[in-house]
Amino acid sequence: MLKNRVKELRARYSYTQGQLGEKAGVTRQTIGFIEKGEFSPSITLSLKLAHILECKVDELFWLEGEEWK
Amino acid sequence: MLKNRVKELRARYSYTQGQLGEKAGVTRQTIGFIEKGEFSPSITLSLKLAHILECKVDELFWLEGEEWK
DNA sequence: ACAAATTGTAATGTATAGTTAACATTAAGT
DNA sequence: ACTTAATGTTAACTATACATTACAATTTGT
Repeated sequence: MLKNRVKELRARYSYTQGQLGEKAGVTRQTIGFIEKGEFSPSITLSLKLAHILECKVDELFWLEGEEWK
Repeated sequence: MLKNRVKELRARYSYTQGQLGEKAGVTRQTIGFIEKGEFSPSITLSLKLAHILECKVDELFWLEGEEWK
């Protein structure tokens, strides 16, 4: 189960979904889907988001639960 | 430009592509493609690989060049 | 209360991640 | 030299990330 802190960190910078998407090169809907956990972005997009939000990928995304181990 | 250290870390554990793929729940070809940089895996798969190879995602994958910033 | 900005959500389309199978090539062991 | 395990590579297929458009719902400012 993939979890993330995108919405929380985005709020810290007062970025709208549209602004964050623009910086990362994706649409606002893509940011919305990620925040809702509706899909698992590529590592490339994840690295860009972590860079923009000034954190490590591991702090932005993590797996929860035991099934995946 | 996405770069990675999968092949190097896989060698450290003496895993074959097949063994690493099995642990991560993907095929050996998928591991082969990732090592060659032929595609950008999902964050979910990246997190699994980092867990198996006992490192941070940021140490396993990174972006090189200036274009993406 | 009103208007504007932001976000939620759904449909449809495209690009690409990832699978499977098959065969060629290389490396390692005997 | 021979055999086997591991890897490289290609093609065809499926699943899903992400784009685009449109409109509804919610939030925010005045």
